[in-house]
Amino acid sequence: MLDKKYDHKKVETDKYENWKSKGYFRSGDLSKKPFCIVIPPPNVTGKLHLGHAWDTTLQDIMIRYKRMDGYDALWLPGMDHAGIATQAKVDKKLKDMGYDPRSMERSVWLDHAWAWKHEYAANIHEQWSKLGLSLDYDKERFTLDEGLSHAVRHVFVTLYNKGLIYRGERIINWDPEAMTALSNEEVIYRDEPGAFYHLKYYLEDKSTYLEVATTRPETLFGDTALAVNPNDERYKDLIGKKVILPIVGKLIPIVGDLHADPEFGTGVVKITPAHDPNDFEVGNRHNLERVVVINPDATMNENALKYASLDRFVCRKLLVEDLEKEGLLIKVEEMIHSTPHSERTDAIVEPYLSKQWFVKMRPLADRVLENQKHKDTKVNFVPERYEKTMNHWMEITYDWCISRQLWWGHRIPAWYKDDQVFVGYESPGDDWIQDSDVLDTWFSSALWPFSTLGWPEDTDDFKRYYPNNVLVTGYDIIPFWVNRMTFQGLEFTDKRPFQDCLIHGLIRDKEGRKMSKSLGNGVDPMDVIEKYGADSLRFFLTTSTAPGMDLRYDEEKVASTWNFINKLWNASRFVLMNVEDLENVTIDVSHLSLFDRWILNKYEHLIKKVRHHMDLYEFQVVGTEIYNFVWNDFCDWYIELSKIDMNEVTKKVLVIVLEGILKVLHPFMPYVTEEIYGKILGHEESIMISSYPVFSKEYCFSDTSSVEDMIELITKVRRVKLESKIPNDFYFVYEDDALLSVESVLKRLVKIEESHFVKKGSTNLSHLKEVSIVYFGHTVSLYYDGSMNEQEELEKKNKEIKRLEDSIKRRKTLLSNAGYISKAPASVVEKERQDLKKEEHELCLLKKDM
RNA sequence: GGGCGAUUAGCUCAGUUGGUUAGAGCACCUGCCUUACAAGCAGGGGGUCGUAGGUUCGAGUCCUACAUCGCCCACCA
Repeated sequence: MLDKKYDHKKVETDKYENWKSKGYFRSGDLSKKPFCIVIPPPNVTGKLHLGHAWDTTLQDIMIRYKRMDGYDALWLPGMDHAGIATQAKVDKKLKDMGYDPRSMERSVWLDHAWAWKHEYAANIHEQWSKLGLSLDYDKERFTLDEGLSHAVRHVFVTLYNKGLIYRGERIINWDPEAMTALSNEEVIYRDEPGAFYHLKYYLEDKSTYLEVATTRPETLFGDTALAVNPNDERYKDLIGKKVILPIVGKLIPIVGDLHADPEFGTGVVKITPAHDPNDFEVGNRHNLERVVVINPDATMNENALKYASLDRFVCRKLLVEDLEKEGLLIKVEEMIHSTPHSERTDAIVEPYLSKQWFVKMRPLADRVLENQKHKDTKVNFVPERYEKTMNHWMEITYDWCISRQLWWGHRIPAWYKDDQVFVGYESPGDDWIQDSDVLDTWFSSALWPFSTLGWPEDTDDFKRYYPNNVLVTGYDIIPFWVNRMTFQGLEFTDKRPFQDCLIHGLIRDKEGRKMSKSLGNGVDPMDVIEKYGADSLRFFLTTSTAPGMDLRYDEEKVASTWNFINKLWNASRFVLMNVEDLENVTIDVSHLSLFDRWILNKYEHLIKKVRHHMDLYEFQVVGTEIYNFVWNDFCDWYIELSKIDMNEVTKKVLVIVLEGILKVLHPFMPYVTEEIYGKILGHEESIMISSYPVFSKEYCFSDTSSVEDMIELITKVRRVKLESKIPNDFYFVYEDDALLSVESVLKRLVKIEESHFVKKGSTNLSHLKEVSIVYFGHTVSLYYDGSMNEQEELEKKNKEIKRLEDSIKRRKTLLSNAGYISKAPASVVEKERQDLKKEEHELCLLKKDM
């Protein structure tokens, strides 16, 4: 027997360990059809947040659904080493301990990093288990595993040999705090106050000067030219002449280049090829020298003369002061400008000339664009609009800087000796020196859907579970991850990495703000689980929003979900305490009562709808459907009806429907459904390995509409009772004998006293007040002893008459519309005719009564 | 500058290929401790679906323009 109240803590204790030890999470039954999802590997940097809980619960729902539905479901767990992020955390920890991480031996540092990894991986495992995720731990992977590292080397070497990976000196995004190169995706632009500094660059003969506006005066030490537009009448005669670089005093040429926009600023641009990507291109066109003036740690180097070793912003301040003293500063124009920040460290990113490894993106991206044109082999985004996000990225993408000046990651498989470069799996010899850099974290994550399955070996798992069926992630991860998995998958396996890509939004706080550490508005899923249970959290997260939309975390909704579970709990309690004597649940359809048929019919249609929307990833709809069925149909009506005649057939129906409810809810709320299911007769095994309900025509009945009519009548009577303040000892007077068949139901559900259910005319009630209720073809009346506000009753009646008349008029107009009759579906028109008929009848009875 | 999304009840959100009286949760009002559940039961009020046009027999849903908010991308000397 169940306790009186649902206790999520009690229910959620021990179940996970039991499932795990019984091996229910394991995949590999070759007799079944495979279904595979790989988890987006969380970073081993910290705790999982609500976004992870959302993302993983969505996956668990699909996996549990498919597993119950007869699939060999593999949900592959794993974690990401998360290069920069983890290295930053480990460094901070070491610094707090008093070490200088960069002066440590690399191998010693790595020992610390691995210790960190083990600690945080344990945390994540703990959180996964609290969430109830049915992950196949036998197949767990880590991005730095030997197998995955092999895949990474294989991809690097292959792309290198194809000419799709190259090493070159380019302007890259440099994070001066993490002291590493970044890709474009890892740079976040933010509008911040800045200034336009207008400087004088005097011509060689000092006859006049050119006004140059710059936001970054400190880079002038790296200027190797000024550029003007060759079509700009103001300056075109100056092309070829020289100007004196302020402060430095050296002569630099004026070049004509279309990069200079006559409409923008003064039309004159200083060219700093080593510190600006556009200037780099200009420099290439005009064979300009590249002068680096900033050190990797964002201090100025010796080219900045007396400003050498000053921080770049300190240098800027002093330099501007000096320029002003020398009369070279025209004005400082304050402005808001978009500043590049490192995604991880938030440091202001420095465009920096440096030698790095790159993936040549054009051919790889083109292949994706081509493949997305083919319906049967493309990645299907849900919602569809996110395909545009990927395709647009593929169209504009440029070469991917993949080398990182870090220690935590996959070492680049390139070795150098003098001027020679060797790229391969192993060192070519002792006198070769391996590149000290590692690869961008996303280089290994890009291989995740197949490297985790044993690729590049042609393993059984790879053959069986690839491409994955679906990948679930947030829209913010598309550029970093989804896009790269897609092009690497196509390039290396000739297939899409996954058939469907289900995209969800971001979790926000109740006010709609992004959850962040700085705002302190983050919510720890473990706290929510403590307070409401994982089942409540899971149901809330996955049924509160439509696919692709953001989700506001609202504790009240989690609480409301808890109430729903408590309702389910109590309904189950009711069923269980009534069916203890039941021996089996086999039923003879011919013995079913009208109400049994009604609920079974509703139940079957629920199953049909639920499966349909599960398959479309519309969990919000599934949640609403189940919620309404459980609370309204099953609890409010069927259970109440069952109390009137609790016979053996009804008991069986209660069990059948409850069991079905538990099964369709199980993917959403695994714990409580397991708890209740285990108490139902004959269930010794877990609900996890039971079979998902299948729509069956056997329990579909077309003759149950009279139950809906009865419900309508009962509701009307209840309303009138309340509105007219009718006392409990009223008489219920009927005209039509058909109501005798539901006498006991009416007596109980509208609380009619035993002898007060009477046929019209059989009892003299003329001393009492009367209120009549019209429904379908009949009139029923309530007689009662009490004061009645005649005026009020009349108004009510007139209001009802008015409502009916308006509605009838509307329907008549509609039905006399030829266009409507000929074009609307027949069933819609028929429904309209029926409703009209019903209303006309009711109106007639109402008027007759007056 | 380009693209995307949102705008529906007091709040947070649903609304399937257009079907004609727009739903839920929470909040609110009224009456109930009815033997599964008072974190409950029974009933109720509340929305001209951002604005203006258009297509259609019919528009919350499709088209055009605009407004407000938000996101992504690009540019930013």
